[in-house]
Amino acid sequence: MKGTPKISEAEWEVMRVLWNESPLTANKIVEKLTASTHWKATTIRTLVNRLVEKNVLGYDKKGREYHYYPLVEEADCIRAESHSFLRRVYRGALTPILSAFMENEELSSEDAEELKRILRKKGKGR
Amino acid sequence: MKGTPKISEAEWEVMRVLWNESPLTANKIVEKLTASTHWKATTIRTLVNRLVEKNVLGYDKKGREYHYYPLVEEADCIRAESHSFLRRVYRGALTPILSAFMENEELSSEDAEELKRILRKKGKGR
DNA sequence: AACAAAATATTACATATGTAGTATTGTGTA
DNA sequence: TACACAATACTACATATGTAATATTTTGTT
Repeated sequence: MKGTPKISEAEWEVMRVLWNESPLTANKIVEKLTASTHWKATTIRTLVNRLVEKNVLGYDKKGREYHYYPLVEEADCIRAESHSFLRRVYRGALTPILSAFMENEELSSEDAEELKRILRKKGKGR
Repeated sequence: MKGTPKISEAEWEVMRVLWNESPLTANKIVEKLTASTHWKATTIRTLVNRLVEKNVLGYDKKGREYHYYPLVEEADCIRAESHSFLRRVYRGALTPILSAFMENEELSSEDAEELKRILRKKGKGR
């Protein structure tokens, strides 16, 4: 429930794999990330260790191996990041962010549905 | 036209005042920022200098003073930040970002209008 | 011309981050 | 039991960032 610590760009990459599947041994994490990035194994271990220091990852020691798992909810981190991002870049003004996103990203049918759902929920739908 | 350089959190604060009004003398910038932050004048000067090094701010020398002005468009920086943010946190999935924002932030009438406009423009409105 | 005041320039320093290399320890096997 | 291998732990180092102090250069004023 405490505010989530700052997770750096590279660390997000690590968290993403753990949120996707956990617990994972260090080796598994390394395996997955060497496939999707250009990082060396030691680099990935460093990132994992830093995340443990930040209390964002926990682990169980099973014999010689450590099994890592997230201590924070992905949704909480996303919320925190979004909030800080909004404050930093948009100062809370939603309109420009929507414009910026829409211009560059695809708007899937699901996204469109979500937008409409939001409008309805907020009572501003029509 | 080249990609905008990374602008740090504190630096965004500085850019915001310049985008809002420019050119401004260093003193004016300091004045505005000491009012809205807790930074010392020298701190602000450092940030301004770093932004100049990054080619994000330019200046005209008028006598003893420098008059600073942005070399990059606010909209471009917002777009770049948004994109990197999306990649990092959302991996391009729009739905969760919308949910996260909507749950925490206020949805003004203008924002609602913008949403509807987007939906129409994308041909998914109704 | 000399100095004080105002500007700018240089230097400082701790923490964060990206990116790794090296050292040490635990353990299954010969 | 000793060793090789695998796993973890410790060390390294450059750049970025937050936050500022101190030094130097201009220039208006006396």
